[in-house]
Amino acid sequence: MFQIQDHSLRPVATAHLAQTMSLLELGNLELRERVLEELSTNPALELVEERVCPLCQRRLPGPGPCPRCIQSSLDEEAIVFVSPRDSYRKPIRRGGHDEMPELEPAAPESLAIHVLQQLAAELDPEDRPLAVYILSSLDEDGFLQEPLPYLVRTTRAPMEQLQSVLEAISHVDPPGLATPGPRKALLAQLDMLPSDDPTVSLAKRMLEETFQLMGQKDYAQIAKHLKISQKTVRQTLAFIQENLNPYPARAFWGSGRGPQSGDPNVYHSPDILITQRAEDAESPLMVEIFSAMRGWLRVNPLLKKALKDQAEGPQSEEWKEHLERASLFVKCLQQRNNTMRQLMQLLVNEQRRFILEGDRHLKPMTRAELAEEIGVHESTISRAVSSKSIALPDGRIIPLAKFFDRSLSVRDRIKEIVKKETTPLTDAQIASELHDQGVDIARRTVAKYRSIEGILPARLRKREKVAA
DNA sequence: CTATGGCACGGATT
DNA sequence: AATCCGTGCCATAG
Repeated sequence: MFQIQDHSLRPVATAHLAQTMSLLELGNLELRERVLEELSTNPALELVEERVCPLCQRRLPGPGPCPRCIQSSLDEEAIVFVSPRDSYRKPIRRGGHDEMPELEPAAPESLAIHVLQQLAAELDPEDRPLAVYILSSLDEDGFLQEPLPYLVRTTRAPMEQLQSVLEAISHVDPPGLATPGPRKALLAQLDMLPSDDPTVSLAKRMLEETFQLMGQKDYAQIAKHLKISQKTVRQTLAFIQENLNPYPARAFWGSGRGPQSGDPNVYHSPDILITQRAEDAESPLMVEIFSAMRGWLRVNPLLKKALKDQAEGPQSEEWKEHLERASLFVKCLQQRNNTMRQLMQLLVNEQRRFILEGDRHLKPMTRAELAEEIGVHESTISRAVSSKSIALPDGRIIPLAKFFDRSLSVRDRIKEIVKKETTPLTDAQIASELHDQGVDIARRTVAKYRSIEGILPARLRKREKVAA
């Protein structure tokens, strides 16, 4: 009699609620684990790998929505759908492998794709497979650990060709990709900045000659070696820290800041991917919400039928429980997807300019407003938004919560003002400049934002300009 | 004396 | 209820 408590039917209603909530707040990876767990303990749950169009549910040969559906939604601002794929990041093998890793076209690494798209124009068609091979051998941080001679052997490509492809890869969007380590990655990123900038060339020298010391934060030694002041050393170091990324594959997280608790060692694969079908600014955005698994979950129809056929029997009770639980789980999953879809639809329509054109165009909005519009509790939105990341068309991966950052556009304006200034402006002057632009904030607040963005105070900026 | 950063308070948001 | 954010006041560095 006591065992019945375990799976008795009574708590179903509450369980439903509890599960819906707990699924919503999960990111892709956690959800995946959760689904796998459920799948392995519940025989009534079934994973269908059949490819169907996420919009019209018709069968398809490949992933993504079918051309017809895309065609018919072309005049919409955005096509939002839950994609029956897992997000792209797969565990990456370390260590030596002699054979070429198979190029799984069915499960594309979207980082690789992102890079290839940019490379398409400038790369010789015959170099393409080489690029693919290189991209698929990168480790989590985007480094190429295999030494060059090794690559020459496995690919049987001439050294120079290899080098030119590597060179090309390291200079497209996540800059510094496919370099052997942080030092080279940083150098590659510096290559892309104006070389006549004294800070840039100084940073280069620093990396080339005193990398070791930089790791130890031995400012005195660095200063001595390069024959510059310690202050300059600090400034250059700050510049590197603010503007460059030693781990290219970890790409842009937030504004590149955040050495705090938020475990910067994990490269988050996005939970949502936004792409644009054409370069054309008018063309609709494709918003792909990754479901945790490839394929779809459903209640096993065979088991359902079996239960109907023999309503009695020793197993029927157990089956019934399994079926209940399975259908509950599927419902929760659907609800999660549904909420995410609605959320993204609103978000994308509202913040289109932010997504395409950058931080300045973020319209301030609160979770509460969104919740109102969709008709859910605001805590629901909170949960849906937290711990999720989203990949923008330009390849940046940002936390979804950034959409609700009220000060982002102002901070961006400040960056712009400082960049354009001829003579260093004090915080008060910046504040009044902002006031002219229609943004009213206190002087003190300008200072806060400035420090968040890692911009030095006016007094110290002066030195830089003089040096320039 | 001025520009900036620290601390802390109140109000909004989660 | 807890947290985050903008701001005012004040000390301090330059």
